[in-house]
Amino acid sequence: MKLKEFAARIGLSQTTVSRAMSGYPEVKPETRARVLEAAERLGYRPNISAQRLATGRAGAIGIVFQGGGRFGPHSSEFMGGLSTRLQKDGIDILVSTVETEADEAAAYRRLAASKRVDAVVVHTPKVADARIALLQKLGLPFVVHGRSEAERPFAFLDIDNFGAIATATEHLAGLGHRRIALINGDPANTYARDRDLGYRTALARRSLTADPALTGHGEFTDENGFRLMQGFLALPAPPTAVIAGSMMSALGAMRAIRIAGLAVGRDVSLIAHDDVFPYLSPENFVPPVTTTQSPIRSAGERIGDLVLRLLRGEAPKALQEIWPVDFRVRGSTGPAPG
Amino acid sequence: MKLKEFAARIGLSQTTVSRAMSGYPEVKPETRARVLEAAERLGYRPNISAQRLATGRAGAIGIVFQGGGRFGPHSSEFMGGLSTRLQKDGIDILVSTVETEADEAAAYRRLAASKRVDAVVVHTPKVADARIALLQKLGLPFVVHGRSEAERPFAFLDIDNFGAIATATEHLAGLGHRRIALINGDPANTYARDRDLGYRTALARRSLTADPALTGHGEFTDENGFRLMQGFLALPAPPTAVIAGSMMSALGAMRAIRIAGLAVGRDVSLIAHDDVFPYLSPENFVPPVTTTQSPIRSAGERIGDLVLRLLRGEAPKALQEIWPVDFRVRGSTGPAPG
DNA sequence: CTGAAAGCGCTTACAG
DNA sequence: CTGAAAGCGCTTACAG
Repeated sequence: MKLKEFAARIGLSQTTVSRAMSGYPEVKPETRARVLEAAERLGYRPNISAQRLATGRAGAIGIVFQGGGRFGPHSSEFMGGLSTRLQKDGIDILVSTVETEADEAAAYRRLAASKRVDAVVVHTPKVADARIALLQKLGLPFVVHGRSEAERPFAFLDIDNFGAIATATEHLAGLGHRRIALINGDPANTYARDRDLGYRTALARRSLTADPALTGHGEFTDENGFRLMQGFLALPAPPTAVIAGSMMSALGAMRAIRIAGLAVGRDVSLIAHDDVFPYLSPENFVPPVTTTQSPIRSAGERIGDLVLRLLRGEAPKALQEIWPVDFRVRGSTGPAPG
Repeated sequence: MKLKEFAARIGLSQTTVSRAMSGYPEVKPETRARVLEAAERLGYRPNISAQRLATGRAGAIGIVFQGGGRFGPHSSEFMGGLSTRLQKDGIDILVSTVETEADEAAAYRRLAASKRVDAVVVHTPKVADARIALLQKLGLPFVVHGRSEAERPFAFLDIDNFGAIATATEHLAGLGHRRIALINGDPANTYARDRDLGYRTALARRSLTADPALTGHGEFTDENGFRLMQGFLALPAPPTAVIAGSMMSALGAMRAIRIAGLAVGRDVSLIAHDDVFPYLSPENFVPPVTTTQSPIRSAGERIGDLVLRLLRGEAPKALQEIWPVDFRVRGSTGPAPG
């Protein structure tokens, strides 16, 4: 059913019906109630495409994933939160996948030119990220999940990666560990750079030197965790503690430790950063894993908020948040061995 | 830039420009080339909302996830495949999350009434699934990932869950195992019912009786795998083999086996169904895990194909596929002990 | 508080 | 092969 027919059916003009349904203030309360009741009863729903054309708003935001690789467990949790939040305001999420960085830039140009979305969410930013300048140039509003360095201020939400890893490192140093390994992500990404800085800063505070052989980089997969940890343990002076970038890499690292005939929490202490996956909980590991943790789902929800506020006209500068990270000590960490 | 301005700029009518850009056959090749070149050069892109209103097509398909729980690693991989495929045809994916079954039904009604999507993808169907009848009633085209029982034929893609678990069970029985446990999903879901049937059928073929105490149900999380396996091992007559429904539950099950002081592949054989997660590979486990495997990402891509064909008018009946499942023997399975 | 009518930016049946 | 014009189903400035 269309507006014209619906309006005729209930004896009102299209104008009044439209205003009543969109929640405009100038409609008499009884009229609005009558319209809403009738819409429900007769099953009238405005055509989204027509609404969008008339208002110039897309009613959707975009998010681009590069390669299949990036659409992993972190993305799912994040999307769950983002989607839950935006749903409440009737905003759709439009998911695109691309292969390369150039494809991603092209995707933003396309989204902007075709007015397909009102804003985009950018994730996994690099320290110097071309996407930010591009979006600012295109005039396509955006919120970044993570931080980056840019000329002009932009909206973002990030967790305190520096603080999280600094805390973990200091905790291990406090337990007497002097050789602490770090399984980190691609150092071009801001989060990995921040974690590295937190690690080095904490070591320095404790007068420990950072051995480059004790830092490994790569995607947070089980396999990388395993390989990197095996490498660390094969060193002439292996570490007595390791900080894993995610629960996935922790899984692999724990396996490597066990295969080497060592016990987690006794011979080698382990701390993992946990984004809080409902299907993989650090408490259920044996031993339970000490973590720095920050639910990525909540970050998704909050970024939904930030997007909505951005679209309502708030200045990007006012939409910047950094979340502290929880630290939970469990059985996987203990005093440095003899 | 709008069509009117763009058309004027290159000295053609809006009609011709529109036809040239949409690939209609009646435009002279040189004209089309000229239009496309100019669009590229001047940065003209048709406004999506206007196109949609004029054609009556949404240019998007919908997918609904119930609760955060269902948006796990399987969903991510599936979405990666689906999105990659639909992207090629310029079809957007609209993701919604809802809490309850009733909310999901409401979401479909909303999507249908507002013409927000041209079709939807339904996943994790139950044996008797109300969503199918609802979508057929609403006239909203859909493709199901999985199978279900319904009056009228519908488009679907499923893997051979029956065959996969029957093969795994027979393999274990062939190795002399007589007490084989199964970690399965919610039995209301078709895939879990099919796996259960495959398990029972294989046991019967080998003249083994199915002990209800050896079947467990629940979400495929690490934790559930752990708890269920611990329960099995605490039985008066514990199993010597287990089939885990996913790599996540296999993780937990393996831990429970180890904690009990038993060795995977020697004291207890383990087979996992693997949906092929890039960050968690069965070959990297210790011992490497024997699997029935079927990439859920490929299923996502293929379902994208089916959706496009459905929208082109092919009959749902012609769009039904069941994929065989690979079986890979690795170190986690061995002869039944003593 | 309500309505008649223009306009959003495309597509496409019809005419040539 | 190309074009003038109606129409897609809404919103909203303007008038009352």
